[in-house]
This record gives sequence, structure tokens and C-alpha cells, in this order.
Amino acid sequence: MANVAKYNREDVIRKAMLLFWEKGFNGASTRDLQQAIDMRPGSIYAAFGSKEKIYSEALECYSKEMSSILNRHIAEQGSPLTGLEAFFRNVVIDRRDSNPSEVCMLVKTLSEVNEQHPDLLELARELLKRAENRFAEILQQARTQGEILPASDTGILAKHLQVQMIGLRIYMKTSGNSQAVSELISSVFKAISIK
Amino acid sequence: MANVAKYNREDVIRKAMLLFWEKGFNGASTRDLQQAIDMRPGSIYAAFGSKEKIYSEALECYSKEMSSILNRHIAEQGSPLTGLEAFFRNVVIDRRDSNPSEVCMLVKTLSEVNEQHPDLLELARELLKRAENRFAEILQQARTQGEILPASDTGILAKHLQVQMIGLRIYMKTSGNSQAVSELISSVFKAISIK
DNA sequence: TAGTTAATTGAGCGATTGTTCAATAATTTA
DNA sequence: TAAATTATTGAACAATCGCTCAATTAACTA
Repeated sequence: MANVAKYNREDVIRKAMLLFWEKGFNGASTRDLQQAIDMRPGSIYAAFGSKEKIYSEALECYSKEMSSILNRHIAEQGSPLTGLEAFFRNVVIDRRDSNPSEVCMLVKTLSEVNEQHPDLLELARELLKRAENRFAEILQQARTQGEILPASDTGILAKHLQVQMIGLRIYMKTSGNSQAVSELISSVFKAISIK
Repeated sequence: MANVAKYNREDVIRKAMLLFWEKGFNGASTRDLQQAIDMRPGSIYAAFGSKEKIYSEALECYSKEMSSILNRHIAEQGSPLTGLEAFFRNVVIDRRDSNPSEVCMLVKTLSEVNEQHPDLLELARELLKRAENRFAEILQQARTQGEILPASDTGILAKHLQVQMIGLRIYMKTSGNSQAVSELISSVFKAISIK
């Protein structure tokens, strides 16, 4: 009963993620998917069950990838707060062209998917909540290291950052004004860091 | 050559807007549309030309409606800044259940539609820009009336508010936490108003 | 190597998509 | 009122949708 599949599940999910991120759940057809992951319908449905199930695995893949990008920036900057700011700048501005979409895939899901696919809605919500919790964690470290005021409410600040990340990415797509967006990011982090 | 159409164009567009706002461009089929506006395909295509064209008229209808809600709040509050804050609270929190979607229709469009419909993307961008300009206008009035610092850059503040409006609506949909969102709105307006 | 099991294929199903157009109904003009 | 014009209808088209399954290939076991 060994795994004798020709395909590499991780690779396949990642390719599906890139496709769905670009085209959305409705916008990407199962034919598009077949081409993107180079598998035939029979194999796909044997391995994943339904379009919805592949999409949900793609969502988790997206979340993992974003999370590891965040961790990398914190490690590189050697500081929670400057790492977080570098992450914001990287995601919102630097990667905007190389990514399949400028808009967060979780937000796209929340915005496109309806009650016909409640599990997808629920998953997107949960993954966004997880990101917010990670923000809160990082802010707590920043507080411990004296980068933000000791009295800061890290829970509120994390929600605030989540709102900024979501809003800024869409604003970037709307305006194409990377100069202005960069200044907005600066002011967000100036406002929460110790002066 | 008088207009002898049985249907009322404004009513029809508004009904189409509500449908598209709820289900999105791909999510709403032309059959859904036929039912929502009570017209048959032949009439629809004679009157509007294509699904894309109806959608674009629906977008403009949405924008107009949001704009008039904003103006109403400013008139009621008798102050640009408190009117703006009331508008934020009304759109993000109060109307979240009665609206077809918690997410801004322009954002949904930007997030769902791709290069296959460049005109829709362009229109959504333009309408968002128009909203930002309106924010800037209101902030200038607030500055004149001494509600914000004389040195405030209303252009930057307007972009900031746009980011908040977009981010907060999606955060509201994500978390369902109206208490926290209300506090976030308070802090946004506290930060820009004169203390 | 023969036999068994698991993985993969792709033609094709029924449903749905956006759209068209000949037929019909309603209205306006003469 | 008769003729001409415009508006509306809805059956139906070609294309595409998510998905199934009998047939085939590949891998493992004995």
C-alpha cells in the first residue's frame, strides 16, 4: 500500500494554489486545473475528491507560504517590529508583480465564495484569524524588547495591522502608487513604535 | 421614437446591482439576472448589449448610492469629520446584514475580474479613485473648520481612510466582531482629529 | 514470471454558460 | 384603421462546466 503516485502532492497543490490565487475559485475551471497540474480528471478526483477540496488545500498552502515569508523577514531583520514592516513592504509592494494576484488569496476567497461552499468560507476565516494571532505574538515580542510602548494592547494592534495589510494590498492594486503606499506603511509603523 | 420600454431602466439596473454585488460577476448567471430583473434574454441584450455592460452600469449605480449615503451622513451630522465617521460606522457595521455583501462591490470587482474584462477593472479603479477624491474634499472642509490640524496632508489622509474603509469591511466579514471594529473606527478618527 | 492490486487515462455525461434570432406583440405613424 | 416600426419573447445554439467510470497501464506480491 505504498505511495506509488507519479505526482508529487506538494508540488501539485502549490501549482493549484498559484492558479486559484490568480483566477479565483469560479474563474479557474477544472480544465485550467488539469493543465496547471498536468493531471487527468480521473486522477485528480481520485486524489482530491472535488474542486472545493483542492481549493481548500491550496488555501492552506498559501497560508503556509505567507507565514514562512513573514518568519524569514523577522529572522533577517533580527527584530520583530522591523521584520514585520519589512514583511509588509515585501508583500504589498515588492512581490506585487511576481505574485499571481496583488490581492490576498484569503480575501479573494472571502469576497468571491458564498454559502454554497461554507467550508471554504470557514477555512479562509480561520486562516486569517491565525495570521492575526501571529501578528499579536510578534507584537508581544516587540513589547518585551521595548520596541513598542509597554501599555500597548497587542490584541488591538494586531487587528489594526490586519486591517492595514488587507486594505493596503487592495489599495496598491487600485492606485498602482507604490510611492504613496510605501509612505502609508511607514506611517503605520511609526504610529505604533516608540518615538 | 419615444421611450416605450415597459421596464424602468433605473429600477432594473439597481436590481442587477444588488444581484451582482451579492454573487459577483462570474457567480451571477444570466439566468439569475433574468429572474432578478424580470426580463427575457432578448430584451436584456437589446437594452444592454452584454453581461459586462450591465455589470458596468451596476457598478456606477453602486457608487452613486454609496456616495449619496455619505452625503446624507455629513448633512445629518452637520460636520465633515463626524459625518465621515458616522458613514464609516454605518457602512461597516450597521448595514452589514441588510447589504447583499459585507464587502465593497468595487473591491469585489477588483478582486474577481481579470484582464478578460479590462473595462470593468478600469471602471472599478476609477470609481475608487473618485471616492478617495471625495474623502480628500471632505477632509479639506474639516481642516477649514478646524476639525483637523492645519498642517494635515488631506491627500495622504484620504488614502489612509480609503485603506481603512476597505480593510475594515473585510475584517468585519472575517471576524464578525462589531465591538472591536467599532473601537478600530474610533481610533482611526481620534488619530486624525484635533485632540 | 504470473497474478493481483493500485494508479492513470480520456471519452463523454448531464447540466449550465452567455448569447442569438425568428416569431410575436405592442406601439407609433400615416 | 392600416401599415410601419419598435419591443419583447423564449426556444435553442455552441461552448464550457464539474465530474464519472470503463478501460488501460503500471507497480507490487507471491
